[in-house]
Parts: sequence; C-alpha cells; structure tokens
Amino acid sequence: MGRTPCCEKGHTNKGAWAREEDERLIAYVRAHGEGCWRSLPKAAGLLRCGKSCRLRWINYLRPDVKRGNFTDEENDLIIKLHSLLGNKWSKIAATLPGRTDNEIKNHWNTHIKRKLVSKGVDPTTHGPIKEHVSSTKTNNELTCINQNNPEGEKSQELNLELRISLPVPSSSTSI
DNA sequence: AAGTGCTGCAACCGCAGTAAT
DNA sequence: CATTACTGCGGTTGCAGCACT
Repeated sequence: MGRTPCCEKGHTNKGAWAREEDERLIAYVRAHGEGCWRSLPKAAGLLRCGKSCRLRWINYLRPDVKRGNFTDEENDLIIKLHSLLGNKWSKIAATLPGRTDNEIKNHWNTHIKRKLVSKGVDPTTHGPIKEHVSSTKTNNELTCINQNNPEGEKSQELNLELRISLPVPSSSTSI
C-alpha cells in the first residue's frame, strides 16, 4: 500500500562492505550517534540504504560487539532461551552481552540445530524427534512449560534452570 | 592438481510494529 | 481514526573458503 522503498535502489551499493565504507560509517556514528538511519547514508556519503548501514553497524562495527566462538555457557543459554522464546533472536541476544541477533541466529542454524538433531532433539519443539512423542514425559514437561508461558512476556522472569531432558539416559546435558 | 560438495558467515528482503502527522 | 514514514526483526539467500574425492 504505497510504501516507499527504503532506498533508491539505482543509487545504492550492494554486497560486501568495503573498508572505506566501514570507516565512513564508524566516523559518522561516532560523531553523530545512532539513529535516523534513513538519512544517514546521504549524510555520511555512503551509497548504501539505511537498513544496510544499521545492520552493518549493529552486527559488526559497534565497539562492544564480541566476535569469536561461542562458549559452552553461551550455547546452553541460547538453547534454554530458545526453548522458552522460540525464534525471538533479538530477545535472546539481549541476554548475551556482545552478541547480536544475527550472529546468534546464524550460530543456531549452523551449529546448535545440528547438534540437537544429532542427539535426537527436535530443535523446534525441543522434544524428542519421533512420530509419537505425545506420551513421553519430556515432551509433556515441555508442553506444560509452553502452556505456562503462552505469550512469552515473562522473559524477564525466565527460569534459567530449565533443563532439556533427552529420551535416553545421557552422561551430560550440555552441548 | 582439479573438480565437486559442504559449511559458515555476511548481507538482503519483506513484513510487522510503532511513532508521527 | 486513518494514513504515512521509519525502524526493527526474522527468514532466506549468495558466496567464499574448506574438505573430500
């Protein structure tokens, strides 16, 4: 319904960011602060759309962004939070200082998801991967948890002691 | 050494939410 | 209250690098 595009596509760059573009963006945000992303590219002399600038800044250029491998503690926390919140990556990211929603989302899809599947855990429901899972205790427990938090608004009161049980005995629950 | 497939990461796209008018 | 403008979020894609044959 008449929504204007976020940028004039004919005048914007796409793809990987060049070092010079990064430097321009960093310099501009340092001087003027975040915000008003729509007008930022023009003001900073960048041939990028505002959304692209925002994404680049938040995910890679912000000084407090933590890069590198996820720790076991971070992995555990992500799994626990995902079981409660689902794909609310921004909310999950808010509990992990220095991590961004995009990074967590990528990490989940490339690493954690696969590990859970290999352990027989459904990464979507956090229950066992089976056709007839309704009778398993683990699944019932998770169902109860979800019913107790139907709207996910209690994220500030998350029970981070939640444990994800596997249908078969396992020596360790950590990934 | 070359070709092919796989993996992981960076970035884009489209929609939803919300503030402003 | 309706419409518009903008930001933020989540899903998806493209591609470079690596491993394997």
